Amino acid sequence: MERKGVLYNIDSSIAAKREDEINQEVLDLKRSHFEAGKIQAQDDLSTPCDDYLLDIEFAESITDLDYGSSRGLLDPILESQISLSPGLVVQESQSQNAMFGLTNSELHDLSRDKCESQILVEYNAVKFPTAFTPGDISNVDDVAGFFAEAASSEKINDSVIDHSVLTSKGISFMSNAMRNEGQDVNREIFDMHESSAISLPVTSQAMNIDIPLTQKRLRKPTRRYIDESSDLNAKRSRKREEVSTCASASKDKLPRVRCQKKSRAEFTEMELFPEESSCKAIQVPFASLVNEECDKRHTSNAIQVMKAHKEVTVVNPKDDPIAPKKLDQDGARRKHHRLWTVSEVRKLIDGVAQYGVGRWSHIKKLYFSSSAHRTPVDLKDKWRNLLKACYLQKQSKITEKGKHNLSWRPLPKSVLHRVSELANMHPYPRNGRCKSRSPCSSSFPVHTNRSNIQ
DNA sequence: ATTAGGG
DNA sequence: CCCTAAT
Repeated sequence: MERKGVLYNIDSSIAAKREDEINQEVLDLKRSHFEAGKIQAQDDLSTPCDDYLLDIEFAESITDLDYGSSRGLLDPILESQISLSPGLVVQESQSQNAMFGLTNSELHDLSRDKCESQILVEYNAVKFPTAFTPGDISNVDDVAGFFAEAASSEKINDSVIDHSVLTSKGISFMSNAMRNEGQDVNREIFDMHESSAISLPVTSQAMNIDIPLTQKRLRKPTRRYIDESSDLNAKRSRKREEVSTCASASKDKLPRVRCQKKSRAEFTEMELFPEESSCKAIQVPFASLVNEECDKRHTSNAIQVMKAHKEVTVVNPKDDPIAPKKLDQDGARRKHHRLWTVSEVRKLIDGVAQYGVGRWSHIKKLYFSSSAHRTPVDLKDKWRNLLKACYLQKQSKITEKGKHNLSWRPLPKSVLHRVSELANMHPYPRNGRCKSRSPCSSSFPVHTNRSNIQ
């Protein structure tokens, strides 16, 4: 059987995007493609990246190279070496057309904006859940340094770097079309390597990668597996996410030690220094705070573009992230303002329905595990805003002047209804009755609320 | 570490 | 969203 994969070279100027975000996007794409009839595999619409590959960004020259039927996936390390030789990049994909129906150009579109870049080398996050999740190398800038660091810290032995390849030129990712073959694959690979089926110009240029090629690498469980397997992991990964989310991370790590008036930027720098001491090439960044934002924005746009063609029949067009507003010139101060999509709101509502108001952390874990942004605090804030919106809606109803000067217009009534129902059910903790939101819940028709709440 | 609340 | 106080 033909075993191919595609190895994408990525320019060093780019970096990874958050794993979860990517997964989410891929998932969305997958769904959209399924809905559009472009793919049949409905079975696994819940898994973003298992059987296909996704690249962060396509390199200019992607050369396909068939390694023959008996070849397995290339060993990551091997790949890295291969990739070092310009123009020689790996494989084609046997997997049902990587990404299920996504054409290369689509992939390209998707990913092009996906990674504008980023900073902060978090080398202890060099994990690549089996099915390729680039985001784990959050914010890699100096790839070489990154890789070297990872290698020297023995992480590789741990197989944390699975299907990823970091080259001096960038990062490459590869599909895992034959994950099931587990170790055998690796062996094949090594065999291949030893027989020097390919001469490897190991230009370990920028990096001093000294990795025992004969070492066995274990496969890392899929992201989904990890998620399902335990809450512990979830917790840990969440922590990691937060760390890599830059801005919020710095806050967490340096709780209240800092001087009161530090600007966020200074902050981040402070935060990063420690790492710099141990990691050779860290680039930090003034831009760090914005990049992720831009990042997301572009991605959203890209996704939207991709969805565009099927949008005609789309179930709920509003589910698409509304294009965020222009970036604040003020510069990188705040997290980018990501507008809440209706689906997100629904998820939040579901969460509240299930856990009740106040269990933001739980809700986040269960319903927003795939969206790295949206911290529990965000959820809380959003809920508060929903209640407010609810209240305002009622007000506007009363005035009945048809004034749609409301900024929250896009919220469907059904959503607001559910909010009010829930608000009624789970009165906001503490001062439940004194604030402005109470009126909303109390005066709204709440007859059928039982149905929504289990 | 999480939450509630104020800004 | 951010920040902080209070758990």
